Amino acid sequence: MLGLAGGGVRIVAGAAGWQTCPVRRSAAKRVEVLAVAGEVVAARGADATRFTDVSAATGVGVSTLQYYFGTREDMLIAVFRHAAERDFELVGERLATLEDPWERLLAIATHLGSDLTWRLWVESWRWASRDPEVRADVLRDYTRWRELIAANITAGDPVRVARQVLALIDGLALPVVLGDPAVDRAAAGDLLEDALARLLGRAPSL
Amino acid sequence: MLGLAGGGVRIVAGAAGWQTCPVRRSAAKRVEVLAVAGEVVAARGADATRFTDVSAATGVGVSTLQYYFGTREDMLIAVFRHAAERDFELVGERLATLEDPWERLLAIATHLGSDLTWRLWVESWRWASRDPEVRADVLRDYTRWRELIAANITAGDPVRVARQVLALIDGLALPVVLGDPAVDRAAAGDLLEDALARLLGRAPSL
Amino acid sequence: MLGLAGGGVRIVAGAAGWQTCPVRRSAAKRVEVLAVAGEVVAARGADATRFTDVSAATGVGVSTLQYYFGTREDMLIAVFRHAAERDFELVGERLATLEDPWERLLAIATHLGSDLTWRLWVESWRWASRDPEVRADVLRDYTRWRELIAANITAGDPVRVARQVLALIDGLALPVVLGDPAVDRAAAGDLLEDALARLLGRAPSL
Amino acid sequence: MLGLAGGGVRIVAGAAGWQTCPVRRSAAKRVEVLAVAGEVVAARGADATRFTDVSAATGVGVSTLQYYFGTREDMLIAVFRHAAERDFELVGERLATLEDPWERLLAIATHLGSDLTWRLWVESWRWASRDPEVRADVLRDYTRWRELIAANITAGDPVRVARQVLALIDGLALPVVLGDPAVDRAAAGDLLEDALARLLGRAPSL
DNA sequence: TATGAATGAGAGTTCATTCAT
DNA sequence: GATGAATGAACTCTCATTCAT
Repeated sequence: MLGLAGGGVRIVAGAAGWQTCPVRRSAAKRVEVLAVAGEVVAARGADATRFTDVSAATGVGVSTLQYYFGTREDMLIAVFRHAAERDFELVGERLATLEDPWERLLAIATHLGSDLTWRLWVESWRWASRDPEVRADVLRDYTRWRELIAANITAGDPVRVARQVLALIDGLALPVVLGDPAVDRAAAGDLLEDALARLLGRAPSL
Repeated sequence: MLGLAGGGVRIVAGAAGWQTCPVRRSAAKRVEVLAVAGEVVAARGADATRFTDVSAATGVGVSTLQYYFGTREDMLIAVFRHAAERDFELVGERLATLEDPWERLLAIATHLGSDLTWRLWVESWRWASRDPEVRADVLRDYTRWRELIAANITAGDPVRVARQVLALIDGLALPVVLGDPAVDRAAAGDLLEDALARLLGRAPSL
Repeated sequence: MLGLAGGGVRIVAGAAGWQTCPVRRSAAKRVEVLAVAGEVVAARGADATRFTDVSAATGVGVSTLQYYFGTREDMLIAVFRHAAERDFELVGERLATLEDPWERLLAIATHLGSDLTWRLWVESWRWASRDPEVRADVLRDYTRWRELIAANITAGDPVRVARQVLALIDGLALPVVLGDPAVDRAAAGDLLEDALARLLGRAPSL
Repeated sequence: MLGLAGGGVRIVAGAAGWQTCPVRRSAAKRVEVLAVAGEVVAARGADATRFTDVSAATGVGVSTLQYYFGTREDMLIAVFRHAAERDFELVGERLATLEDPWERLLAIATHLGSDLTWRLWVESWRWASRDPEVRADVLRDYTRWRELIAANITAGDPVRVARQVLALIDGLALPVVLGDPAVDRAAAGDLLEDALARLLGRAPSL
């Protein structure tokens, strides 16, 4: 089931019993497809993402997508996983260049609240509501983000504040991504900064 | 509300442009259906909600659902609207019995973060991302909730804090509804209360 | 599962749970389709019979066939059942006009060994090998034919001879239907008559 | 046999006309595969036998099967031929150890009516109905079995009785293989013995 | 000689929708 | 006002086959 894990073969349930289905045979191409598919899923929503859509966006035929991923749902799960891993990687690279805790927190918030990431996160979350396997992934990732945030909190109770901060990031991203004129990206940044200062017990202007 | 009120004909967006479609045939039955359909949408997700699902859950035939609502998308939009109105009504009734601002805020948070309401809210939000009509509804509702919250904030900048509080409510509901053991409903309440106290500049224990 | 049984609704397992599926709503049309579908199954074999084939042969659209029968396999089973019932009816009508036991036996043999009936019988038999429900049908029908034959055997041990006779009918039909020049329909009739006489202990020429 | 013997190239009917296809690459492996494939065909039916089924049952990859046999239909025909030849070989070996005509006839009947042989025979017969090449094979084999039986008939008209006996064997195998409680293998043996005695004009108990 | 990667054709099935009543 | 019959469109999936190695 770990479509992203090491090579070899994967056993999937087919209509007429069990058959072997190769995995990671052309990893490069597969990853390319996953990246583009992530954009499609973010744009259309997971439920509405057809093989045809991904095929059109990637230039890879429908049959080949099925050869790569198995069923449509397997493809979507692979997209979620790939995106989640990619997010951690990208944020990790970014954090490696920053020293200041506030800047680090802001970098995390900016990434999580970006349109693509946030939309995929919501899709993952919905899928997780109906699929235990995905739910485990999502909860694990959620924990990882909280830990990453807590590691950058220098005052108060880092664990508690990290939960509040992650909730704020999530909750502020919602109107931003929806294009609410009352809470645009800049306003969300201000609101987050202000709230953070208060949660940490500092002066509002940090 | 719009879909439920007034007699005569309603103009709805159909697959092939605009068509007239009768309203208030048997408003009572229709509202019953909307309530049950809301549960179906919350459980399965809007994209995955078929006429047959709602038919099975309500005992009303598919053709009758179409007679009531028009297309499937029209039905979903009606469900969103009905649920949104219902939420305002229910919270309004609850608030009429409460005096203390914190209790009032908690009542709002409790309702918004309840499983059914939150799931439907996420579905509305996703639909709004792709449908301008629904987006207008959602943004208007979001504004109404912020105003309701601001009206119960007694210190600091009510408007700003209301935005932060609504974001917190939304962001905390996410792990709660997903069943994250790290942030269950009780923990979310504590985190919200604590954050609120700090955002209002009071002592943490309020 | 009894597609041929009385009206009402039938519960069939769908991909996303259980749904109701109407049965026997336009019995006349449905029976017409079953008759033609039987010819298609006899000609192409059950496994190779597609909805498309039956659609082309009947002029009824694929969707309508599925509306009538459910899945392809349900359709095939309905075809088997319909053909089996039809065979009993037709032979019953024929026997009502005959007095002489040998003529009656010959009428039975002629019907069972006819191209259409025999081919469908083989298809039923193969299907029965893999589907317990069909197996029950086939075994029951086999019993009924043996009883019908035994009722027309006037000497010796009717039950034992009936089994031998039915085996002979089946075994002789095989080369006949395949077009074996060594055993054509006339030769099969002679061989059957001769064998019957000996099995009954009479003179070969009866 | 044809497909297994001789080196060089074999001309087989492909989808797009005639193509050359190498033979006797690794005859041993190929024969192993044919034996296992025969079991698969007997179990699933020829139409339902996929390359993947044979691949799973043999451990030989799909591409290799195609390399061995060409198209799927070529593989099935090879299976039929191999099984037919194997049956003659096995019965020949068995008959070499028997003297008594009745025992020899019983040995033939037992082999033809065995589950595997009989199922493959039915599959061959069905295929022969639609493929002239296979029909020729089947009719030739049928003739060979009749001759073998006739050679062991010591009274009456051997040719005529052989046809009746082969029909009886075929017809009795049908309920036996299907698991009809009314005609199990032992009962079929008794019925065959009894019928044979009468057809040969001897006393029933031979 | 043998095999994995990739792909096109075709099938079953679901489902919204139209029409007649 | 309400509903069952019928159907076309779209989608997923299976599978044989081709190609390159």
